Amino acid sequence: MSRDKIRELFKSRGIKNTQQRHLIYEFLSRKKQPITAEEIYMVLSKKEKTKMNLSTVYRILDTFTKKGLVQKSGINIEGKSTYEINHMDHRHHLVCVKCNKILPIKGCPLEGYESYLGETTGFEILEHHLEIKGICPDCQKETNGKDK
Amino acid sequence: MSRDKIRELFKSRGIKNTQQRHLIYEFLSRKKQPITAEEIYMVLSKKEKTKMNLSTVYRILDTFTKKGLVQKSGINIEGKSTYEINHMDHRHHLVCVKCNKILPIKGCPLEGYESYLGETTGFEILEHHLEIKGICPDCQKETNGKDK
DNA sequence: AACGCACATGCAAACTATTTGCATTTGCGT
DNA sequence: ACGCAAATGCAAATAGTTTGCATGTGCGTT
Repeated sequence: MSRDKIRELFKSRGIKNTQQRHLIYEFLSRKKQPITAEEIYMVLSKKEKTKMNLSTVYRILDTFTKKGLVQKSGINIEGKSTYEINHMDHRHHLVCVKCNKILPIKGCPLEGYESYLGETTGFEILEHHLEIKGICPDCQKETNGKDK
Repeated sequence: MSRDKIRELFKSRGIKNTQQRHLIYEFLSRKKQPITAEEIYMVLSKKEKTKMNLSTVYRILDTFTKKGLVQKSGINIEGKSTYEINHMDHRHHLVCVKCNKILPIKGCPLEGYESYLGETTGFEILEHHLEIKGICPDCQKETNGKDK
């Protein structure tokens, strides 16, 4: 996403275009996987010349979340929350329990199910989070090699 | 679940049957909803004559989890983790975003999908967590009454 | 292009959920 | 009933996240 596109996006949502926000948004929009606030902080505070504080990262993620640009992913890595760009296309992930690798999944297995659920329970269904855990092909190989 | 059944269960898993563990297990097995460690602590340390410390609750939940008796539910309430009995029948919940009411859902919409996913990704699928959010019938009424 | 103000950030300290070390207590096999 | 390994209580430590406050920066206005 170009510099100007991000500017525009921010403006349209009433978000002041600070260096830190810009960098974080740019970084997140390139990431295919949910990521922790700390990782964002580590990468950006080192790589860029812009100053960047961990509490600012949290505050920015919070702002973005409230404005609908970002979402908490529901995947927690070692007790830390993870965040991702709010892909307008609804998305789920497959997480490797060994190496924490995260694979986005195409398509949602719950389409249709939500309306059924709404009808049977009387709830107004708003959203859902699905997290699937498994062992990725790489780690399957490793385990076999070591244990057996 | 009877006193003796719990004893047996503990024994079969190599878990010493202390008063605190017994109370927590009994309490959890009656609960239909995931619950936080703090709630367990509050209820049991007041209601029962048995001493009960919050850190003990955490330790016991951890033990139970490792032994497969309990699971972290994936639903976080105000930043706190929740736990529930490991119903051998796989189960999901519908959470009301207004009042935090939790409704267990019958049946799993992902049966079958897991094996499909395993085949297409090469992952060995282990488990999944699904959390569905919505507004319960009661809160729907309230909102309508107040706002309109 | 410079000005000024509201809003963002940096920094350090506060908070809160959870964990841990250690002395004491308790369950359970003998 | 005895004794030991394991569990608990208590208090202090951790770790993720939030917050108060002084300073700095974006951006609309002049």
